[in-house]
Amino acid sequence: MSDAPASVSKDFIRELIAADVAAQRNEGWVITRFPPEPNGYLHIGHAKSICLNFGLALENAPKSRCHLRFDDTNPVKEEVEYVHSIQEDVKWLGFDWGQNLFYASDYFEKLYGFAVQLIEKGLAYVDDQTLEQVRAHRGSLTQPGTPSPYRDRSVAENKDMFARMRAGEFREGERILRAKIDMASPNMNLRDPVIYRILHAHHHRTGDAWCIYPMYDYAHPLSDALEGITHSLCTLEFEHHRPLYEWLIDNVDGLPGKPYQREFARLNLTYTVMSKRKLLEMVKAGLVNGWDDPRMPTISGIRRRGYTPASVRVFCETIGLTKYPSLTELALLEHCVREDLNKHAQRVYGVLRPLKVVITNYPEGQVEEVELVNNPEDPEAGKRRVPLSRELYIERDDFMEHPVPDFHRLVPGGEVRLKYAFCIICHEVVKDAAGEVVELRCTYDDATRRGVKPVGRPKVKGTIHWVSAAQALDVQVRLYDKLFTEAQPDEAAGEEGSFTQFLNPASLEVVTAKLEPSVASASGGAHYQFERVGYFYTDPKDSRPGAPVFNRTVALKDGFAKGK
RNA sequence: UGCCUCAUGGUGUAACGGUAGCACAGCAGAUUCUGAAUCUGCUUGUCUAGGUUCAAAUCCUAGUGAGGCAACCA
Repeated sequence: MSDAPASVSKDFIRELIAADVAAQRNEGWVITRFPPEPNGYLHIGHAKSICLNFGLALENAPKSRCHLRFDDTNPVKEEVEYVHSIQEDVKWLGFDWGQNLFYASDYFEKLYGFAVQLIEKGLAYVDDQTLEQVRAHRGSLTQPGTPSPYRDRSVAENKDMFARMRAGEFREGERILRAKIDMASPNMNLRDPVIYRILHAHHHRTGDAWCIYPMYDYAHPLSDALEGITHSLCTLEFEHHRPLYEWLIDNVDGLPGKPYQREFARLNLTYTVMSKRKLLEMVKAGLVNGWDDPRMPTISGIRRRGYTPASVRVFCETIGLTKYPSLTELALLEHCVREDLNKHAQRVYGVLRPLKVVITNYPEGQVEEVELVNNPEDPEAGKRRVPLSRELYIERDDFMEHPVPDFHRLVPGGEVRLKYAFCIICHEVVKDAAGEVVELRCTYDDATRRGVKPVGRPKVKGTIHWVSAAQALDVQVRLYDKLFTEAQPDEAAGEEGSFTQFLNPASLEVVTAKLEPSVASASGGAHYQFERVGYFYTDPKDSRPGAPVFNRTVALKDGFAKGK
């Protein structure tokens, strides 16, 4: 089984797990979990966690599994819409939780029992203080807290009070259950943390069965233990919750498992904001067209943009896993899609900003078919036929009346190759009254067909794509670009500003492009490369039979544009 | 003015006391019926100061810088 070269370097979590497996901790089982709260849509940062947790299960098979658990302990923020979208997104990424779908709310009764146990052990008490009083007693970062006057209530009174909390005798905020740990701890999380609060709210799964709900810090470690989780992986901001996690695992009796928590740095991406709160803000303000707007860093957004699951998985592997709060360049994500799509995307000719070309020596009314390669990276992809006639469209960018140095596409008097057709020479530039170039009159050279370079003539430097005017399809194409103009919108905004002031006004441009007729049959959800232009994805929502709508996933790298 | 964690090219990471490597980005060149892809080469790095050691990115001490922490959120 293990004859593979084990020399590949592991991140600190994988090393830890490998050591646990080697030491036969938990009989060598590795059981992880991805535990989102269903209070919003998943984003690319969650993908990192999903790939880690589910990846770990895959890597450590067969004694392994990864649970999908909804951390639904705060009914006022959670909605079923989100539990559906989260499942869809995890599946899309290519992961399978099998039978292991859980909800923290499944454990409410057990969690309540554990709380009673803590009360009986003298490790939890009901506090009657107001929120403000609790806050005041907690101390500060530099000053220790002071005990609540209710801290030394008798076990009997605590049990009675807690039962009455559950029975709904109190209003929200009137009572809380606290773990009795250490009001003087330098770790604020240990200053008698709240473990239950009263919420007269309807829960999306338990309905009105409960009016007290466990806090994350309480429910999470115990849920992990109940599910037999061995390794509970979360992001760095939970680092100082770890002592509380361990306190609960150590002080609650009857837990079937003994998980431990480790933390890693969350993903940060340039030109992106990653918090659910800010994404929600943009959705609500109508700054984007919903959670699945292709400019959003949500899984549903990047899916609609045309990113592939494989490219996201490769990205998540590539960024690594450390405790350093890094900032990854968006360019790396883009590289990952290009790499995937280059190998798999069907090539097609599409002109985003059309300029008419008339080939004056090509017979009027004649239409021929030219054979084009579907994907030079994949011979199996075969060929297709595309019409060619006297009137064509080429990209406006592929012509310059007054060329800059090193421009080797079409210029007045110059020659360029129409890919897979023949070479043309531009003889006349037709302009409208405003001086705008509206048409090029060219001649073609029959001796240059099939890529032939006639002997004794210099090689034509430029090769451009084209579409036959009469057969071209007018298609809506959405040109997406980065959502923000600043690499770090939050940093740039500072304390007083808002990240929204750095929204890129050019993040979406809609054009009517001229496409080769073969794409008429394209359905939603297909990947294409428009040759020399970029990768495009037929929008799954807005495409109609015979009328696809294309989203630009990412542009092709452009060495010429860069040099300018 | 506390506690915790972290610090390797522009960016992300590897090196587990013994040649600082890889990827992205950038820059050249080769190649190309996509200025893409591919191939080749190049530029750029161990936060600072001490110490331990034959040998330190790695261990120790101090400093500096960064991130996190005072919801009845997760």
